Amino acid sequence: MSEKSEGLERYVVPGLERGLKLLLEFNRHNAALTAPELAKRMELPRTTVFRLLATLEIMGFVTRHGNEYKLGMSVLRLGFEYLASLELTELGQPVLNRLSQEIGYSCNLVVRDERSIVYVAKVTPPGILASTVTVGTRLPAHATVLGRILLEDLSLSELRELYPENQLEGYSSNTPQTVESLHDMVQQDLKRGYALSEGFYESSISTIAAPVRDGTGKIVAALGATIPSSHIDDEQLSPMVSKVRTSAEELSRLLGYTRARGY
Amino acid sequence: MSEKSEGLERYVVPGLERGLKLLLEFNRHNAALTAPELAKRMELPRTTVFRLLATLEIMGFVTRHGNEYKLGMSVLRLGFEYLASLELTELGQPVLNRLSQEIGYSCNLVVRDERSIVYVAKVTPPGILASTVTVGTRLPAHATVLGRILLEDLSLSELRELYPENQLEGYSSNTPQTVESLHDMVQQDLKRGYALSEGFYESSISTIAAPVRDGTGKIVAALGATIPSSHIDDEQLSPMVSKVRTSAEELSRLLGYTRARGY
DNA sequence: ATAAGTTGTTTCAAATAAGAAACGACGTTT
DNA sequence: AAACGTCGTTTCTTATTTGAAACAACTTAT
Repeated sequence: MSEKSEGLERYVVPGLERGLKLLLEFNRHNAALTAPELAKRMELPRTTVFRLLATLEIMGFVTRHGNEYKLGMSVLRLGFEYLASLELTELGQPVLNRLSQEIGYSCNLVVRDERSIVYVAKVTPPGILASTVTVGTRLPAHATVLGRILLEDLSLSELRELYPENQLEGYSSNTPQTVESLHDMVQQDLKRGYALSEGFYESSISTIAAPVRDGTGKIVAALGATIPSSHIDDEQLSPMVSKVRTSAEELSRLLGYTRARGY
Repeated sequence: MSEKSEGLERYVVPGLERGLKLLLEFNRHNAALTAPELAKRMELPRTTVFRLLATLEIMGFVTRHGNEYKLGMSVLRLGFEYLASLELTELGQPVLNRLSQEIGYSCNLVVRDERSIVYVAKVTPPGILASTVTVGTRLPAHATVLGRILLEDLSLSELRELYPENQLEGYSSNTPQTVESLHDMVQQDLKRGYALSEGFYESSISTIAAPVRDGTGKIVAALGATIPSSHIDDEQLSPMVSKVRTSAEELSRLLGYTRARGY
């Protein structure tokens, strides 16, 4: 992904790159920003920011309230057309629905974007208190069970490339401290065929997750069930794990994956 | 909105404008596009499209598969940060949850973007078969009950500006044919304080909708309940209408609206 | 098989956008 | 009240980006 882009940098359109970076400055905690604030953050001349904002305002990607700017409605167009065009979400939704109904817990489908996992589909059965996670939510891949599933395809050196730092950011006592221990965990999950955690990212939530593969055999998503308790009874666990795995395999088949028979 | 932008056009950054328009070329039915295809659609030199795509690819807004381009995961960042930063969705979610639980049907919150309504929040109670509408879905404002609510603030001349054509696009036999008849319907809804339809956009679905106002008194959203049948019993209707209206008023109050007392 | 048409990429001169400087308005500080 | 700083906007020249032209690889048509 980074090698492919090499050489292309000679062709970047600065106006576009800056405009998009400007849009990305907005987030939950910076819902409204002023022009000078943006100029400082981006280390760009005021004039340039002024012009970028003018362009974005005309196109509806930002709206102006006094001298504050907020994200505009047009940004929604992009994200949702993306999701709608993902066959993964289309095919995954019914699978999630059925799984959720069978086990009675929330089920999610997540993909990986660099070091983050991104929720692309989610089903919450009635009665279950909806978690704060919604479609589009991002969480750190190395600190979540779903993320570990999505890292199974990476070799240790690829993993090192993705996490060049020595010490991984910790989120709980279970978070792996180093790339090596992360790799070990991931490889164990891979052998087992699923991942299980009791209070890995959030201590009061347990997750069962399994990989979803496409026609090329590559892991393209992780399918997971979220159980709102810190421990799962052994009696319940085993059938739930097999249901999650079956659902993930079913979705993989829908995506053209024909499971390896060579063992 | 269009007057405010006047004069700003002198400051547009072409690279940014074109890049964003390129991203908007992608949609449900054009999930994958090639460079020459994009050049033809946008009437731009091949070279320029090549450079825009290079920029977008490096930034993760498009991904390349062979010589086809698809939307990349980065576009999700924008849309969801937008939703997350909207106080409307934050405040609206619990209101929708309660309303949905009370009446037992799906409830939605929609905003208007020019001639479209956009779903920004949605709650489906368990057991109800989830409709195809999801957050981010767009429907034509003039042909939906929720849309009519969102047009209540517009005068006839503003409505004409938004719909310059003589004949409005029809979606069912109930769709207003002209701007005048649309205005009439909208004004009636306004007087009534809510809008009701049985099979307006989709014939097997009925909708009850009411306006949500912010601190300035402007209509910023429409709150609606979706009933999956073509007709609603009169006995059920009246309490349901008042519950929807109450919820919309509650959300309006949360947004700082103090209802007019002057009559 | 050959020619004509596509397409991805590169180069380079000419048109254009970017940023420094400046203006006017506003707010703050001394 | 005066001086200073900040901000939104405008102007203008320089530096940059753009798009025509060209190249190479490839596909399609004859």
